[in-house]
Amino acid sequence: MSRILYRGRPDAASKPTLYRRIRLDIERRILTGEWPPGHRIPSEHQLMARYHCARMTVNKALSELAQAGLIERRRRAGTFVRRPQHLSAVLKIADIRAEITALGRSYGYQLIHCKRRAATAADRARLGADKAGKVVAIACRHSADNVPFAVEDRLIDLATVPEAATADFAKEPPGSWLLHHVPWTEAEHTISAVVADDRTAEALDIAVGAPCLVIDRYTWRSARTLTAVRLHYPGETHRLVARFRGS
Amino acid sequence: MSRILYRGRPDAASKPTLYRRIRLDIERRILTGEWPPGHRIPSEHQLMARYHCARMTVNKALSELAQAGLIERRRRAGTFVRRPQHLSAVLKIADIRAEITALGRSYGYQLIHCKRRAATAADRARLGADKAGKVVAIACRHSADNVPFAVEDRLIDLATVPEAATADFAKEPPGSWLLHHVPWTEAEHTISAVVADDRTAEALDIAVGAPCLVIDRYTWRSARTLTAVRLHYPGETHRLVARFRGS
DNA sequence: CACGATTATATGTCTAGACATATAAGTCAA
DNA sequence: TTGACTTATATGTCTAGACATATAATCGTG
Repeated sequence: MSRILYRGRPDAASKPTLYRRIRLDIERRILTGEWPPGHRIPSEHQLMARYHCARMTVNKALSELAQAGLIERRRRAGTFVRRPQHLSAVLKIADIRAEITALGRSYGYQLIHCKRRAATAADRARLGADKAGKVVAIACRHSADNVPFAVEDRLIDLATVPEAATADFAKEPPGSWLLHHVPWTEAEHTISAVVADDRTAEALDIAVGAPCLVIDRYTWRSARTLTAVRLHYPGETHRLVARFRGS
Repeated sequence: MSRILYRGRPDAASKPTLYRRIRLDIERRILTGEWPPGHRIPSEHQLMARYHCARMTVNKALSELAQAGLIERRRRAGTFVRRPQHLSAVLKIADIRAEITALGRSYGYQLIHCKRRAATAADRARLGADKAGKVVAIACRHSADNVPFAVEDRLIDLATVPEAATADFAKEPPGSWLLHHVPWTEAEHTISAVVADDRTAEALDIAVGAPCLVIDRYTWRSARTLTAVRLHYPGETHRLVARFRGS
């Protein structure tokens, strides 16, 4: 058998599975505009005739396309190409340490302060907590190749994350610690722009009045806030990039 | 029949399908931490015994969880809980008109200028085009309840979007027009922060030196750039919000 | 012990059926 | 014409099998 000739690039030799070929074929027609938004896709019975296969096979292809949001399926009515998503971007924001090391730069971390205290009214408002309780308040700085990269101002609710009381945030940045120790179910990012005040300017080593990108991130598990964090990035050098697939 | 009593809330009456119940059950165990990252999930055979169903049924549940990134499946080895995703956010950015009307505010649009011209060297660099060709350059302003919301500075490549030559951008904002007339396959957003220069400050009716959020968006179809747009938002009043599900 | 061959196992794909269910379209009566 | 009822149809879910395939584990050999 000559199959061994293809060692090392087996994928190039073996064609994709049938359901995958069906999926890619339909995907291609949609992306090239051959089947525009609103177009009715052949029914499962028509497709099983076209591809000479069982209904479950075309069903699997169509189910995946529906889950991916490319098509819409309605009983009795049929399957239709969805109109282009009102831009839906996938922003991949790893924790900052991972972000910096992924860029091949050396990661630096300085803890500015870390206090355990009873939640103030402002803390409760920020965490959306209704009862009194304890929190950990952290300020720290991340740097890449010894240049300030971002300053972080974080609050962790000890009622929902009691393990945070014993974590050593002098050694490990709180974002990385949380990501690896605490499961979360929901999060929210808010991105805005401000000009640097003097504390931020000093920590980031930029001029007072220079633009900063601000990311506020709230993380929940089952409707209970785990942590609230505000990150300041120097706006002229830092960029948030999101690349994504249509449509 | 008493079924009519449930009219209006039929979903509360009918329990989810079996594969969905299996999926939700496993999802719950993962999210609550009962099955932590790295935990090996029972094999399909064990699950079909537990839920008294065919293998295809548990396979459908597990396939969806794998597609959603919650679990990882390896042949012969088994199925494992993935460690929490390095945050993956879904930023929903509709076109600005849709964004404003979705907020229940009145949308206003002013075309500042719209020129059809041969691409300059700067235009070609911005579009990543290697050949000379024509472009449409547009500047316009979006407002919500008669308050400036964003200024837009856009370039459309007429070589890839020839229809843009005849569109009337005095009536319809170019973002909306493109979204509804031109299919795209890939896009990229870059978010940064700057301080307002005098032209931007005047258009947004803010002070020179005030912070602005800048979004650069490039849109492609099959590696050919369709359009490049830069949006300036007033940074103190505008926020980009992304809410998403873990993990 | 190291390394190559074999085997067992869990997932991956696929089939040819079945019944369920939502709903567009057609039918018929008030 | 309108509203209520019926019907046809496309999708939704499920079964009990089948063979394919990647690979962890085992076994055998030098």
